[in-house]
Amino acid sequence: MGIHAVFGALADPTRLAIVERLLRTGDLTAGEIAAPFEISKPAISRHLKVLEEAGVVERRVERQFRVFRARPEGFAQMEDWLEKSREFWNGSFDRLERILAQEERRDAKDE
Amino acid sequence: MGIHAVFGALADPTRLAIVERLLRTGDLTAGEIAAPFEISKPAISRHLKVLEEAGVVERRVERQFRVFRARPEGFAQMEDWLEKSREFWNGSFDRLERILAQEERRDAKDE
DNA sequence: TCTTTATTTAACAAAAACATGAAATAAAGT
DNA sequence: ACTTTATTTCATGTTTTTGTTAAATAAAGA
Repeated sequence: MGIHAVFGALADPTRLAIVERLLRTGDLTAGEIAAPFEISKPAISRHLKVLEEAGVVERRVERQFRVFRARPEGFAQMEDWLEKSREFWNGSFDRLERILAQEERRDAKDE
Repeated sequence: MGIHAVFGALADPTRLAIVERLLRTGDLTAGEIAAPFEISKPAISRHLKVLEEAGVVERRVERQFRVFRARPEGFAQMEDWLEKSREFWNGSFDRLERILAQEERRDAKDE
């Protein structure tokens, strides 16, 4: 689904709070998730769908409940992206390319 | 500004691509950033503003150009959030709370 | 089977996000 | 001063997101 879907899922404060609670508390039913919020249950249901589609949480049916939990794979995607990004800060990549790109631009305009 | 603003900034595919390019290439002017995209310059300008407000990039004025670069502090926020989350997967926290919460729920409904 | 409990889907309104073209701003070059 | 180059702000339209209430679905209990 792509990393930007994961970011999109966590961009909403309500969804972020849901995920943080699932991380702390483990499995929770849709009803339990909805309870602390002021917004309606259908609204929460939609948020859960967005989180599920992004791969951040997973849903299973247990009796008459839908039980949700945070999903490691969704977080792994983010970890990977962040690690790839971190390489650039740490300099464990070919820095030459960056420097050349900057010089090139500067030369073109400066002379 | 909050972590969900960072997620929101990276949720848009255009913005994500801009950030990834800035990480690879280093400093780029607004015009250079806009060039590879099909969308208009005003649109890119807005995206850059969103990224800046989220703390993911920083802008400086250099001659007649606005030069942008990725900003480590913005990424640090995400690293922190992700590390906090990772604790729950790794189990280096008091797991008792989670188990109790689940048992409690199960007892209440199961009997 | 009728009701209750749990949750989702549907229909729709309001707000936010994203795009565009035109005009404004600002520094640099002539 | 006037023009060019670089970029942003403005006014505006479209699409997406987020929320609401009402109805649909589905399993469990009486």
